[in-house]
Amino acid sequence: MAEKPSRRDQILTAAAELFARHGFHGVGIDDIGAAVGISGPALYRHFRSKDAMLGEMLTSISERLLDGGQSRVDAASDADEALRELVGWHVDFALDDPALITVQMRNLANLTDPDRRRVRALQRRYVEVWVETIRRTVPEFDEPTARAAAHAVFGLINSTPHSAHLDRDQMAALLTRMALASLTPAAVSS
Amino acid sequence: MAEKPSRRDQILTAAAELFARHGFHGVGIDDIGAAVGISGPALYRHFRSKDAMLGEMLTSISERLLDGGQSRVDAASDADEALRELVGWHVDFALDDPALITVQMRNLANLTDPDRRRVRALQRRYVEVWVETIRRTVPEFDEPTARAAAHAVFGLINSTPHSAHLDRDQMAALLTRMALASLTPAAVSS
DNA sequence: ACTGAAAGTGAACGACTGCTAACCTTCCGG
DNA sequence: CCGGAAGGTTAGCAGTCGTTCACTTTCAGT
Repeated sequence: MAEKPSRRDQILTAAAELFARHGFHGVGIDDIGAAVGISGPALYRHFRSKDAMLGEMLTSISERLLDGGQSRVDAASDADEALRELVGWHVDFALDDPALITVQMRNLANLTDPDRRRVRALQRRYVEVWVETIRRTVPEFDEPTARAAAHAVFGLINSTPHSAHLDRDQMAALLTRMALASLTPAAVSS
Repeated sequence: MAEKPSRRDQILTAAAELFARHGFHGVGIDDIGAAVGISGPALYRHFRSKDAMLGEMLTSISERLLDGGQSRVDAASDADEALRELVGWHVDFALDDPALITVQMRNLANLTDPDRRRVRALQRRYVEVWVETIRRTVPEFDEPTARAAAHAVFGLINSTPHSAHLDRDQMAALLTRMALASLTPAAVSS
């Protein structure tokens, strides 16, 4: 029995798709309405404002990312497994929700100040999970280097939306192997 | 004797910075003017429209990227060297012009149709240079896989603007090593 | 059957934005 | 010296966009 998605969720996923394709300011309230079969101002029965849609969207992505990452690391029995789990988790997320990943990468600047603070805090904690895991598997990285490496791996994995020519499994395998290889100690010592 | 940049170029670099930070639609014509010390409509003495600014900007980035990449590959004596040169070239570009790289990544959708076609064609040719080079160094990649790998490496290298906490040389070394490692055949064979 | 909340509609408003118009200043070549 | 191109200014127009308003439709619970 498939949970039928609430109208709120329909709107959110439609808006995510549009924001990913045209950018936040490139999408009108009427476009979003049209995408779910209602028109324009009806959206205000479900959201306080257009900004609130983006805010809720990015907050929930960041929470899901953090929670999933954290719990996979906690469940892992050693550092190498933790890193593999983390990579797999992020790869799955990026492949299953390319629109959300794209919006999160590109539209942080369009949030209101309070929303941005909230999202930034969540993202920082997610990065921190990565940084700690990376440093346990690659001890010669200092903290700033590990942080830069984490961002680089995000960039690698999040490239998915720009190259959808492989099928899901091949893409997942490719990205996972490339991500792990880029963090291999052998590659890292000059 | 430093070439003093023409007003056009001043405007273009200021606009690039603003577009990178706030997105194309998030920047007003008055903001761009203010950034170079003139105000608003004076820009129309130098550009036909706001769209034309973005168009010229992205076209010239794409041309520089393609020309530089192509000539480095041509000058290399074997495939491995070609790949190293390509990575170094892209890393340098991303580190020296983070705003331009950001705009190119995020604002393709905001171009007019003819401009987008032009830029897309240039980008495709640049990707093709990468694909050929990758396939010469990693023969077990078929063409779609090599293309996806190229995009992934772009994502990795272009992550620079999001993590500016390392100094230039360290960052260049890190990104170069990670990029090359991610394309190592050993990492790639399952 | 009736009521009231939930959800949707079209019209309209106010703010903003890209762009044009009309006008002024600077300054260099004959 | 002086005329005209190059570059700048402010005022304003037309269009768009987010939001609100007044009004209707849908429909579950008593």
